[in-house]
Amino acid sequence: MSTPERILDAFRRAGYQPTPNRRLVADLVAGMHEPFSAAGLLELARRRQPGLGRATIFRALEVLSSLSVVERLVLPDASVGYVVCDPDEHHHHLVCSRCGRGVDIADGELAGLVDEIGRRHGYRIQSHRLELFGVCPACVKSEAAGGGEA
Amino acid sequence: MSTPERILDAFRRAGYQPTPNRRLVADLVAGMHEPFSAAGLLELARRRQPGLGRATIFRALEVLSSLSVVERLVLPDASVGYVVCDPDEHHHHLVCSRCGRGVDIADGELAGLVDEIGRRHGYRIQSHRLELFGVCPACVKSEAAGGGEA
DNA sequence: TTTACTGCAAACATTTTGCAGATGT
DNA sequence: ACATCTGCAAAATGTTTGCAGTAAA
Repeated sequence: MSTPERILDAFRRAGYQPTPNRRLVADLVAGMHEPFSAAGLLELARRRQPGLGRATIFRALEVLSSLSVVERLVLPDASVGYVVCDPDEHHHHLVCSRCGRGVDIADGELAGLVDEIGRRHGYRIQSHRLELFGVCPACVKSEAAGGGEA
Repeated sequence: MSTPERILDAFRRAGYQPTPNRRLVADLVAGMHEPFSAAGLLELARRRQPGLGRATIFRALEVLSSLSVVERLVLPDASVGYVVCDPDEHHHHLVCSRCGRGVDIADGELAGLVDEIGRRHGYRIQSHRLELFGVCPACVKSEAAGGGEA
């Protein structure tokens, strides 16, 4: 999983120093279990480090994103959300549209399907992206019960 | 496919009037065979209708998008592109990363895969999105040849 | 001392909104 | 007359950049 140390290591391996700010970002990001926005992360960070700059967050997110530690995804309501993910293997995201929690989905059989689509159309496929949205088990249950949100 | 009339009809069916501007937009959009930006569409439209406003384009695109006549997709370089598509059936897009041309991909077997993922995780899946990027046959060929772009 | 990091404010690109006037019914 | 549509300019949003100061190597 994505412990803060792992994320900090990502910074290090990419040649960035493990500064207090990055430590803080790593810490917060590691604790995110649902998609978060740059603005939200900034607010959280400022609770612990009041003067922290907006740019610092964006720069950190940019680095983490290029390292696949986080992924930037466009939610169904067209807002953007960053999600933490495992940089080591190609995967996709399934996000709960009620509570926002998400799970990683292994690429699995999709790879074969993608290959075939490429073959069928003569395209040399370079990348693909699959995003799934739905209601998670917990929310399904609470809906069944009688339903207010999280 | 998406003839101008069909698009104009989409406007009509949604309760919007088939004004000259919308006619023009419908016309241009119908002729798009690769992803286009709002700005690009505006420029094209202004070639025929010099004073046409930016907002008109955005408003038209918003309507067409809500009607699934166009789809707004995020390209690998993080820019946004609108693509024309068939509003009648759920499908996905395969876009050439060299020339920009795209083809619609029927959902086909993906539906089954998505179902299974949902079942496996207990999610009630509501929607999914698959985007594919690669090099189209023509570009593959021209690369093989010796290669400058389109 | 040299390089990396940071906050700040300004710059940016993109999209949205409010409004007064034009247009169509 | 009435509602809809339009262009315009301003505002809002989300993100990036330049810069001068600070901290670290």
